[in-house]
Amino acid sequence: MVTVQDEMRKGPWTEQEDLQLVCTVRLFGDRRWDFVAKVSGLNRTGKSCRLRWVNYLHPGLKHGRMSPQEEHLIIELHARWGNRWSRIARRLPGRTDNEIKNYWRTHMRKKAQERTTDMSPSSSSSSFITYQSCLVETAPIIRMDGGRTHIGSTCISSVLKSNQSVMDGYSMDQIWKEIEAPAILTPNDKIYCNLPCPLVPSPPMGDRDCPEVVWKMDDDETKMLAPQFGYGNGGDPCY
DNA sequence: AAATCAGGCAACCGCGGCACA
DNA sequence: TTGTGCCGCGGTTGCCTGATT
Repeated sequence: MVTVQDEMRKGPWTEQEDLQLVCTVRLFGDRRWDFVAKVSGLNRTGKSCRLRWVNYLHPGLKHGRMSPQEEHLIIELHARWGNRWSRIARRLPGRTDNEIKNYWRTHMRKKAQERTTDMSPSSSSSSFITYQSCLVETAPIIRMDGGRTHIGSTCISSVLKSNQSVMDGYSMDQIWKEIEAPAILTPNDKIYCNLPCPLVPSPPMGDRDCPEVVWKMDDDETKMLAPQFGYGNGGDPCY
């Protein structure tokens, strides 16, 4: 007998899987990952789905090189909090803990080593900034601009029904468009789903039914704002 | 042009904490 | 109050790609 565990896929995600996950998250929200994993038809664990969403598919993520400001902030916050990557990430909208962690390990440690070997110990931390100033700074690509492309409910339902052929031929660009579609960027950096969801009977999710993103910008890192917006009314528009 | 090496990044794993029955 | 399941975090691994020899 083959258990569910045995069938679970691992490794790199395909574009088709990404699209399935995006559609499912937009239907059911980004909280109950076990449920999302099951409903999506992906042979992935909830954990894996969450990781993919949080680190790659999330609409508010920036993709690109760290800006000097971000680097400076990372240095500062790491000095203050150490390896509390998720905490640091909350201060850098659009950056994930994983991204910051990787960045620190590759760039900063290397530079720190270089500094200890070929620079005088009297150098202040500002030398970190001088190093990065020679990097080519590209404008951060924020994949969330309030664009209003469409994703029809037919798309979602067919995706969930057939799980595959619909997505054949989808490019990453199209997937990004799908992600961006329902996002409305408010002046407060809060992103609301404007899909009339749920389109299918709601699971017992408790807290909410719709995906939403709120990048935390204030000083209190201990609270996410999301649960404060009254989701989970069952069929209400998500705003 | 081919082989090797190093860096960067995506993904997995294990653990702790929290929520709920 | 306790047990169970899920989520989130930090650490680690492995693959891919570009640089170097």
